[in-house]
Amino acid sequence: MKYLEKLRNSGLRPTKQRLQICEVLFNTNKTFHFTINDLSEKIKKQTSKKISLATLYNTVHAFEKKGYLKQIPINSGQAYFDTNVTDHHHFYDLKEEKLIDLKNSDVGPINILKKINGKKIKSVEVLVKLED
Amino acid sequence: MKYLEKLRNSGLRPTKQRLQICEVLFNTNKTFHFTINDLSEKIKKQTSKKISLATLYNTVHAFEKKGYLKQIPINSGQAYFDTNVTDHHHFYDLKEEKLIDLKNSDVGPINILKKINGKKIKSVEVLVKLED
DNA sequence: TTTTAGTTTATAATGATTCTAAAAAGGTGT
DNA sequence: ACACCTTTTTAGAATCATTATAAACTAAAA
Repeated sequence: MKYLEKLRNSGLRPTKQRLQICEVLFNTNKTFHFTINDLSEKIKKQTSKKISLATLYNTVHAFEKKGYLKQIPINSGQAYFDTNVTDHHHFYDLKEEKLIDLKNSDVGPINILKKINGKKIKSVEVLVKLED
Repeated sequence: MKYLEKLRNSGLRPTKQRLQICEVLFNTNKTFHFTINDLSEKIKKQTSKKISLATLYNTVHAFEKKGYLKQIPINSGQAYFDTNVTDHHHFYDLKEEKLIDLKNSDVGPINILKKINGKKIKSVEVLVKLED
């Protein structure tokens, strides 16, 4: 069990459900974007068991807090998550309603010149909206 | 009525409600960020009349489509709008849950090197998350 | 003023997310 | 294996933002 230790080390009990979710999210060489509903469907297909929505919400938020997932800032009715937690950006295709990764090197260095007193920068995210 | 013509020229009938909303949104030299609920409260205070939520949603979306408002890409349970429709960016203070404008010149030029076939760039928006 | 199409409204419906409280399961010590 | 305690899961209810509905209203045109 390759995720068992990862979970334990994070202080998260390696439950059946969490291990299954890890398989679906991380046992692939491609990263991807998903909503909670997408994840629910994916799990229904890939494994034959069902995991309750409440658990999916709990787990995704727990993984996000641990840095295993990132939420993507976008205006959509639902929350989008990314299994790619490296520093990068996104295209958003308005017509297809689809997100596309943008490597940091495809954007170039971004230098924030303004400083806010007593606050430090946690992240800098670029969203590039696309139209036809 | 300074907004009457603006609305007419946009193909929007200058109704009592829309004119009131214009007053609250645009009759100030400061731009600001708001949610539909914020706007509802502001209207209740500034004018003594109430406008139904449905109308606020309709009107804000109509104004957005006409380019009089912009929606800000952020992960929050509710939609945030900006009366500043010029090209600019945002800080998001995670603790205070508050948005702060970032002038384009405070970020410097952003050059998107990757191109997507058949799509053109509609907007480039930067969100800088702040923590203590 | 009559007509027409666009607008407002209360309310219902929807959809995503969070809450709740009870049952189940993981981990530890015996 | 067993008992104990704590965390986790779960179905279902509750909440919150947003959209849909359909009837009443109103601006503008004929």
